[in-house]
Amino acid sequence: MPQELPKAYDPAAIEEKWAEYWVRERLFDVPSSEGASASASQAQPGEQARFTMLLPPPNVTGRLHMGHMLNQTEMDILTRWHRMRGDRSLWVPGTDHAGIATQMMVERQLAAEGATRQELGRSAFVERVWQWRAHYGGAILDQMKRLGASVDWSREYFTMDEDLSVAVKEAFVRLHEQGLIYRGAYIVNWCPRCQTAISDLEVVHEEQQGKLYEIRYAFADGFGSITIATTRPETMLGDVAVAVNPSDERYRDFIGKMLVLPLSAANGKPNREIPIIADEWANPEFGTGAVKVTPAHDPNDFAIGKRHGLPSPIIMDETAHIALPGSPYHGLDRYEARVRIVSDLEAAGALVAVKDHQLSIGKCDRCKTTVEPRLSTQWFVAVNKTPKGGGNSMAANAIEAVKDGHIRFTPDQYRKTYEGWMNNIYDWCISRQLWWGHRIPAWHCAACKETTVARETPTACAHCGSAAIEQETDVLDTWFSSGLLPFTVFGWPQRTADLAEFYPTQLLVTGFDILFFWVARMVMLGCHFMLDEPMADGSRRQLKDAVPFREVYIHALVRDADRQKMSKTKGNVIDPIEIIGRFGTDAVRFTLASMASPGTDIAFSEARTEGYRAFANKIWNSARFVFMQVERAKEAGIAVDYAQISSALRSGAAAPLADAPLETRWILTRLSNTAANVNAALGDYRFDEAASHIYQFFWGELCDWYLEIAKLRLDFGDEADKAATGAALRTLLAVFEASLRLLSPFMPFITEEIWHALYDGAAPARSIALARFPQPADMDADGDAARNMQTLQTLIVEIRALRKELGVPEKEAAPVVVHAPAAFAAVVAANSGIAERMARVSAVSFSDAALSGTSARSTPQFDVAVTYEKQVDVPAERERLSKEIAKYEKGLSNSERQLGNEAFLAKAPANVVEGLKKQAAETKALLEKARAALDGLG
RNA sequence: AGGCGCGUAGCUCAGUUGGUUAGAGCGCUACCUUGACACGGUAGAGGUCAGGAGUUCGAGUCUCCUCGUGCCUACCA
Repeated sequence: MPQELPKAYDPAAIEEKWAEYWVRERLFDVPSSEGASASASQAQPGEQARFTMLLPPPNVTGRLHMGHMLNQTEMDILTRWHRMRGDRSLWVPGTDHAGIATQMMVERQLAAEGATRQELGRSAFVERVWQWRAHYGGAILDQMKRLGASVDWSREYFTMDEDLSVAVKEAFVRLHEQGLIYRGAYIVNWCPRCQTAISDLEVVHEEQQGKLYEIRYAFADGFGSITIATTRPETMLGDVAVAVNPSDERYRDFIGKMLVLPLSAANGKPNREIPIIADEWANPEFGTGAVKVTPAHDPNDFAIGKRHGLPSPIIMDETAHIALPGSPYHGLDRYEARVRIVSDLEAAGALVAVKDHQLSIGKCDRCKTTVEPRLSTQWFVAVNKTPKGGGNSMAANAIEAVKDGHIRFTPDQYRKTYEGWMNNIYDWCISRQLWWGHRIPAWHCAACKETTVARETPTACAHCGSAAIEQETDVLDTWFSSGLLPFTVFGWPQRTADLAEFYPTQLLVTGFDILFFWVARMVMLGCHFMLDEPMADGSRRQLKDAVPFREVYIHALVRDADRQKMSKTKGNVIDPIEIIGRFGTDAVRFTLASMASPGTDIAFSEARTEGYRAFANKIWNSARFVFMQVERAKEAGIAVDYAQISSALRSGAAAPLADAPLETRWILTRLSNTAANVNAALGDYRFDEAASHIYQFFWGELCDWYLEIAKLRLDFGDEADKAATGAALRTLLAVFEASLRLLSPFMPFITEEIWHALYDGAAPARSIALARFPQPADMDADGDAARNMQTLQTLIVEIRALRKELGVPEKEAAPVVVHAPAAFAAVVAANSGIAERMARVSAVSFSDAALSGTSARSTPQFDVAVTYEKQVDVPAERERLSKEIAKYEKGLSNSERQLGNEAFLAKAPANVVEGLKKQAAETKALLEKARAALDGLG
């Protein structure tokens, strides 16, 4: 006997229970085939499809936001769907150590205690971060459990885990050996607050209203001057030249002359002298056409400096304060220095003009501090360089992998974005001046100044043998380690069974915001390293199998209901856990799925979520109805064989489908079609379509029609036909159970609860998530029956509408007359009980003559009239008919115009012409009837 | 400065290769305490598909332009 469900659906009462159950029972773990005997692990070699996916690792510092929830809902739907289809489905979770973010978090904590990391020292600080992580680092994964994410928790990783750290070291050393990692002094984006270099991607650009300062530099010979233009006058302290375009007539004669650099006097020495040089970079159109050159603080100037062999004096320290001992500006912050320098220039009469100027400035993505381009020694990955041992550059492989279709993007437009970026990629600065992260495995020698890169901590310099070596203090960019995850999570550099089985992963689901940060880097690193790993059968790996994933699904941004980007400063952040608390996880999941149309941002709406909570409630109550029928059956002595439930989806020899009632044949057909539609939609990542098909089927067909008609069949009275009742109950249970399975990937909690209740402890699996996902072939379909049923539904709807028009009281049954072709008349006659119940009909009779008038309605398939005396509302009826006539006239004239067009008849496909002819004839008939009805009103 | 999207019912969005009278959910209106469900049922109202031009027998769908809007990329001092 199925359990009795509480009256109202209460998600809080069931969701936590199942979330814990799934984790506790380890239902979604996929054991490694490592060590398993070949015959056991490969009982059906190659037959079981695999579905492998990595969770984009959230930051350890993170809290779950709507973006995560969308991302994880989509991944979970897909994983559950694949799992239920019988695929070996592995979804690997983990967290990212998030270098800068985590370090900031712990520094803030220290600051609250009045301490700094410098006071603590490096190793104590790192220890402290580990403690922090142990305390707070699991928060986001705990929240994830609440979503029902069906990940393999036994494989949970952290990017700083020992084995992953070994892999990161290995990757670094190999790239270095291949000549693809180098160290050098270049201009990098420097964050003066974080005090570390950051990559180009970590700089966000902002348009700002600034000033363009025009400053006069006098010639050293005392005769004349040149005026330069700059947005950053404070950097003039580091000027080493002024550049003009060689083709610029105005300045051609000045090239080679020396200038006196104002304000550069220090320590009693006079102002420095700098040359005027010719360089194509100088744009005659911009400013004054003369540009000052500050190689240590501007990337373009750095390039000019290189071209002309100029020195690169650094004039600011790591915190963007002027660092020129002896200079009056020494120690000033860059902005204070600007104010002072501008006023001093003005006082000296060197400030020619200050103009408004729109400029875009780079800010640190993490802390929004204005980035300072800074010359410093950093480590880089040479992405466009051919490795020493031969082969393609990383970027070339990554471009080819996508171009050749080994990686497919959905939506496809992101392929272009990816290609555009990859084709213009620069070397990647991977060193960070942080303490939290993977420390670079390089040791600098105090004796010979050389650097030793090694897997194991060396005791002596590899170049001179000196023991005076010290490890590089920099750590690696967090994205360097996360870029390796698709293979390191499976044990690389070891050649494990997991790596052989699960690499490449099938799919990556992520947001476009980390397309370059992460997706592109995974492709580069994956292709690069995995090309060197042989296939499981020992053969050489090709690019198509070296890619980290075969498909990338990029989802949209979740915005608030007003389409605003959620942000803490705006205060419009929606907390998924709070929303879940109010509506239930299933409802929120379904909302996100139903709004997840590729390429379109999601304006998350609570109203919509309310609607899907109502849907969950509908599901819940339909279950209560079904269970109630089982209860009644039991009391009537009709047994239900739970082991045989799904067999009722197909006709057997004992019960041919042709003998089944119309609604049974119809609902099985609809279920089959819905299964086909949902499978197809999920295959195309159309979560919205899949959700909509399910919603429409469950509510609009199963609940609104099938359950209502079932009430008619489930007669447990003494006189009832027990066999027919039993059959009806079996079909009801079968269809309902299959519908739960169809819903399960979308609403795992409520379906799990009801499914177990339905089987009352005798469920055929430990979870509905391990049951089979409905396939179209699982149930018999009968197209003719479905069409007949649909016409019957139309008949019922027309009768209901007529009843309203005629003012038949809700409770009162009325007789109807039907005029229809014999075939459909027979269907109506055979199923008059359905019409009687669904449309409150007292009796159905048939007429050979067409029906029209105010109490009749016509469709192309039938006419129907309700026999009722009451006066109709003549004006209202006239209005309705007039509208209808206008619609038909418009439609008919359109059709006739087209049918009169010879070009149309000649060029349009036959089925279209035929369809239009049929439609025109039908419309004409309906128009005549409507006109007759209007005339009948008088 | 380049590149990519978007603009369809009051709101949020579908609308696959151009083909018959453009759909859904929510909201709205009227009626209904029918023994699963008022988080419900039934019936309805609501759209010149941003605007303009073009291609075509036929355009929400393809092309161009305009307007509005969002995003990404870029070293112009």
